[in-house]
Amino acid sequence: MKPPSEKSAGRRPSRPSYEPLQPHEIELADFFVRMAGILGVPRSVAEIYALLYVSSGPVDFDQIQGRLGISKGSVSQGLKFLRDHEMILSVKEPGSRRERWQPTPSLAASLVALLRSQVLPALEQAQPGLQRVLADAQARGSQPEVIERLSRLNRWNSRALELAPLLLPPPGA
Amino acid sequence: MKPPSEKSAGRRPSRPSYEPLQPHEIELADFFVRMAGILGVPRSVAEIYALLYVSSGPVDFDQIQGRLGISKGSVSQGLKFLRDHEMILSVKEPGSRRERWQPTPSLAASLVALLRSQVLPALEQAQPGLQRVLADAQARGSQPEVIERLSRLNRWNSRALELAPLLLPPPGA
DNA sequence: GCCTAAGTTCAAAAATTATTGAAACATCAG
DNA sequence: CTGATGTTTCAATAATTTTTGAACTTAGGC
Repeated sequence: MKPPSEKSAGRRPSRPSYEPLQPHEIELADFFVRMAGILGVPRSVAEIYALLYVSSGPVDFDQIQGRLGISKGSVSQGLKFLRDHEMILSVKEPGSRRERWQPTPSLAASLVALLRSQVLPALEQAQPGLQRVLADAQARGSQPEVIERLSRLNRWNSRALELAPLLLPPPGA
Repeated sequence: MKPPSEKSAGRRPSRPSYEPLQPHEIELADFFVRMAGILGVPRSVAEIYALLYVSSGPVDFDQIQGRLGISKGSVSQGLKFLRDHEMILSVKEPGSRRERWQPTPSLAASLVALLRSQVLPALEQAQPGLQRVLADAQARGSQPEVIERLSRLNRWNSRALELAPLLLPPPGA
């Protein structure tokens, strides 16, 4: 038995009904959605980040769900993604189990981390394969032009892998 | 009338039957497919590029279709994409209408151009909106922290737009 | 100028990716 | 302990993106 709730008197409002995004918030969300799209990050994730970004204080799960009008599942998965990529931080208030979220201080750092997490694994796993492709081409006496291309690709790959750790240390900051 | 060709006698090989990709070619294609995936470029486009990249000479439409085992439509659209982003060049041979393709000399330049073409429009179209969002937040007296975030976002956006033309001149080289 | 090889277009089908929501799980306030 | 709150999981569905193929267009060789 849930209390009456909603406007006026009611005890605990079980579904407080949240305002949808305001025009200025939508504008920002659109921007993040577009940028995220370039990297293949889903809309809902970008929207969540945008909401945290324009909000004055930390925002909790239900507020996110309510204001964006998306499902619990999406909120949970979106927060997981943002957490995993260290783009948000949680602030726990004392007498509550509820978590409240806010963006990490540096969006730049977040973006670099995100890129790293996508590009690095590809570079790493490609390393041996690329070397093999080059060796192969040399062995079969391919055109010098092709050899040159493949060599360059290998050099880049190696350099990128060397440089990567400098861009941002892997887990800790 | 085409010469006999193909194994033994047969008349006109209307479909010459092309070899599927070799293991070393597949390896390279996988690499390109993965990298392209990060930027949301479809698999077939990455495969076409990879094929041109490992091939000794220019490759024609039918060879691409045959060796990759994809449809005419995909080849056409893929080549269009690569052409539009100046990632490939065509070499026309004299007595034939057929075009033959090869990668542009610099993969690096191609990548930069590709990125530009995705990011720049987003930055440009966002510019006025972002300014509005900031002005809005100031007008409504939002928390200094939020104002600060939005200001930084605006500054980045502007700087990126200023820097962009330096990275690579828009159309001509 | 024809006529056909070469390539493009685009609606429909297939493949992929994102979202939902109901059920399971975990945690902690009481 | 225990029960409700807060969150996660994941199979099913919805939305989006990619690919296909047949009809159409174009260009150039003859």
